[in-house]
Amino acid sequence: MAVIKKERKPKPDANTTRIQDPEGTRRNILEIASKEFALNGLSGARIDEIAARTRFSKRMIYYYFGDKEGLYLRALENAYRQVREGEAQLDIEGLPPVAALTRLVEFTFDHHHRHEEFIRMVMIENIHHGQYLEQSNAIRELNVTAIDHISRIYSRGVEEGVFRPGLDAVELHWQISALCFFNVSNRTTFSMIFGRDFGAPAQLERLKRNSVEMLLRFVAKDEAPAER
Amino acid sequence: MAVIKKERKPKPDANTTRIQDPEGTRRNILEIASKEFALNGLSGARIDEIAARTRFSKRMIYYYFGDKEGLYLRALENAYRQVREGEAQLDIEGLPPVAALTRLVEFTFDHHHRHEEFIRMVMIENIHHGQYLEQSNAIRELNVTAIDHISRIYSRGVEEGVFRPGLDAVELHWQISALCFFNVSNRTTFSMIFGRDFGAPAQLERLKRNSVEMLLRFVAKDEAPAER
DNA sequence: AGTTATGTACGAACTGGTTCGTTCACGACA
DNA sequence: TGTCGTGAACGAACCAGTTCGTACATAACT
Repeated sequence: MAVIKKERKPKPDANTTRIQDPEGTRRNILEIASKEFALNGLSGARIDEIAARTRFSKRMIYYYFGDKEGLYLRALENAYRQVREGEAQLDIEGLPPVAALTRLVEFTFDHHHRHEEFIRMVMIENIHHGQYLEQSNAIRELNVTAIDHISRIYSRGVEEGVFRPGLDAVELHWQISALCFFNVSNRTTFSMIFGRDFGAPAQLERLKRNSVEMLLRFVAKDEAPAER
Repeated sequence: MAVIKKERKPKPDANTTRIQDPEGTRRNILEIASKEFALNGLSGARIDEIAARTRFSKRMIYYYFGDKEGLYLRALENAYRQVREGEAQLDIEGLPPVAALTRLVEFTFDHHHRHEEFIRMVMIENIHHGQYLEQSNAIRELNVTAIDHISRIYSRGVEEGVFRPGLDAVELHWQISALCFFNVSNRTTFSMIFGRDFGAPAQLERLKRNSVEMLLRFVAKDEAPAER
């Protein structure tokens, strides 16, 4: 409803000595807030603490984000956007199906591992029953393309006769996600309970290789070892 | 400040038998607290809210559990204990390796599904970097036996020549856990993002079958479709 | 009687959100 | 070129509601 007629900024190019930098302010606040929310959860995070860590005052948080939940929602969207953008880095065009799937799983594994903050935000959001994800129409758009990769790889694999038909791309994505997500999300408790560092490089390599193998064997054309 | 006349509860009257039941009080409090913590997390849960839902007053919580974190710790231990006890139900003795593994995965899948509260507590605890699990020496003891099943099945499978050697029981357990845990922990966001109800019975059956197949194919003796 | 168990009222600290006023860049204009 | 009006950007202090934890009184049991 706010019709902007001011147009106070005459020259968008004039970034000579901008002392006032609303976009930068927003970014700085969001960056800090993302860390705090990922670390402490929605109710655990403290607005005063976030403010203290930014270069600005609490007033600015409310000025730009309205309230705590608004800030959290933006942090959530921010996390999804960052990760989805990172996924665009993956290039599997031209690779034969098996190599492509291998690379996809390895990439996903590493990618999740690099973005623990995102993993934590997703966990937190699940704790909240997706209450905030639901409010964000921005996030869903980002994700429709998430199964594109696996979908294309799988189709090609079936066409070429190396993958068995009848499988579902979304379910394959689900399986890859499960293996890669769990590795980050539950590493702490798993390591504690079994007295073994599941974050150690060598161990991670093993888990990654296992994940790749699981997927490859699952989609492979040859018969399953046991028919139920 | 309005001085409110103390309206003491009318005496319980002719209560012949035990009116004081410390163990029952503890149990009642712990039961309610477990639900609240699983629902709202440590910082999200409210002591007053927990007290209101019990048959007792907030005073009793502090009397029996010391403070909020003490109560949370007990709730966490309670969740682990309940689930581990449930796992003892599984009987795979005498089954051939493939059938045993099948049943183990199916059971784990269903068991996790039935104990969402436990799943949520584990998620919450991971958010806290296992800070409270660390304090509990009771929990670790419960879990050393958790890999016993998979370990025995796998050994037997290798001996009988149906499973390939060189795999690690703890890693197998890790893989089974990943698939089964994720199904509960991330169902909400996953369903939202892909616009598909991953909690629907038919869908669950598919996911369960996929999980079983993944494990069976992973341990199967036959060669992998792709050697890296 | 003395110990255990329980409820009620309350306080100190915390926390999300607001109020009010100041600073600063920028352009109009003398 | 210097001054001044204007609105966006921002900070310190404050407010009202919340929340953990406790003091005190009292009932029940041994």
